[in-house]
Amino acid sequence: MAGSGKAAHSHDHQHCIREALTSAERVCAERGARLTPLRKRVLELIWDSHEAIKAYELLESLGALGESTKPPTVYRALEFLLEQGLIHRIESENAYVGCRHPEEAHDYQLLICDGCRHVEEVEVPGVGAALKDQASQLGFRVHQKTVEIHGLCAQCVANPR
Amino acid sequence: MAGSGKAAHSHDHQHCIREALTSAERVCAERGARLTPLRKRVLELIWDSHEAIKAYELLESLGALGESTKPPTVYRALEFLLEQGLIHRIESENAYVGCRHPEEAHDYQLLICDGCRHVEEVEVPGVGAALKDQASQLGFRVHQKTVEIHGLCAQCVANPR
DNA sequence: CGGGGTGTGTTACATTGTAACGAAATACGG
DNA sequence: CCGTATTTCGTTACAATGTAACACACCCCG
Ligand SMILES: [Zn+2]
Ligand SMILES: [Zn+2]
Ligand SMILES: [Zn+2]
Ligand SMILES: [Zn+2]
Repeated sequence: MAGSGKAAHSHDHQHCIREALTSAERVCAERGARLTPLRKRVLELIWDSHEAIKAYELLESLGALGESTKPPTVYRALEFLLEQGLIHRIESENAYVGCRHPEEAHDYQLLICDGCRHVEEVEVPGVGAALKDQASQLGFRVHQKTVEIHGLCAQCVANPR
Repeated sequence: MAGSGKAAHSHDHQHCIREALTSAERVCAERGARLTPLRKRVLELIWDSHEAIKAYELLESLGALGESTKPPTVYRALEFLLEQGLIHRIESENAYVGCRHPEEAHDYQLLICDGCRHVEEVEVPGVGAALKDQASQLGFRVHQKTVEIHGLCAQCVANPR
C-alpha cells in the first residue's frame, strides 16, 4: 500500500465538464440569462479542474487564448457566473470554483485542501438549517452563508509532500 | 413603536473593552506571549466597537495616535493577535473583530450585519461537530473552519436606512 | 560586553479588485 | 427591416489589500 499513489480525486473529469456546461446552458436559457462566449470560456477555465482558481490566473489563461486580458473582463464574467449560481467564491482564498448543483439554490460547505487545492462541495445535513434557526432566534435575517473548511484531503494526508 | 429607535446593540461596552484587555493580558502572560504596547493598541482599536474593522482603517487610526503608519506594522500586530486567538479574521470582508472567548480554542460562527457592520460571535450547538464529522468521513483532516453569515441584524431589519 | 532572538521601522512591491467611459453587440418595438 | 434602448465588452486608470526583504533597536542571558 505504500506506493499505490494514484489520485484519490481521479474520475472522469470530462464528464464533470460536459455536465457543468450543459447545466449552465440550460439554466441560463430557462432564465433568459445570456451565457456569452466570453462567460462560457471563463466557466470552462474554472471547470478545468476541481481546484480553486484565482481571477488573475483566469486572466492569464484568457490571454493565452487571445482574449482581452484586462481585469474587468474576468471580474464581470465572474460576477455573472456568481449571480447565476454557476460558480462559488471561496472567500478565504479569493478564488473561485465551479458549483456542483447550479440547477437550484442550495446550502453548501466547501472542503478546501491546503495541500493540493482540491475543493469538495458538500451539504452536511442540518448545518444550513441550524445556522438559519440560530440567526432567526436572534432576529437576524440571513442573506448568505459562507462555510469553508480548510485542511488536508485524504490523499494529501496519506501522501504528504 | 415607530420611533423608539434605541440601539438593540446597546450595552456597557466599556465593560467589553476592559474584559477583552484583561483577558488578553492574562492569556499572553500564561503563554509567555508578549502583548507589546503596539499590539495592545491595535487590540484596543479593534475593540473600539463590535463592528468589523479593516487593516487600513487600523493603520489610519494608528497614524492619528502618532504611530508608524506603514502596512507591515498593523499586519504584524494582526498576525500576532490572530495566532493568540484574541481576534478573528472575517474572510468575506477582509476585516477583523475581537474574539469573545480568547481563553480557549472554540468553534464559532459570525453573524455579520451588512446594514451596520455589527458582528456577533455565536456557537451554534452541533455545527462545529457536524462539519468535523463530515470531514472525517471523507478522510479530510480539518485545520480551520470559517463560518460567516451575512444579512441584517434585528435592529437593521426593524429600522432599514 | 557580546550574541541571538524578537519586535519594529522602512522601502518597495505584489496581489486583488473597481470606477468610469466609450464602443460594440444585441434585443425589441414599430 | 430600421431606429432605439439595453446589455455586454474593451480600455484606462486607479483603489484596496497584503508581503518580501532588510536594517535597526531592544532585551535577555551568559
Ligand atoms: Zn471532475
Ligand atoms: Zn454549489
Ligand atoms: Zn460591547
Ligand atoms: Zn471567538
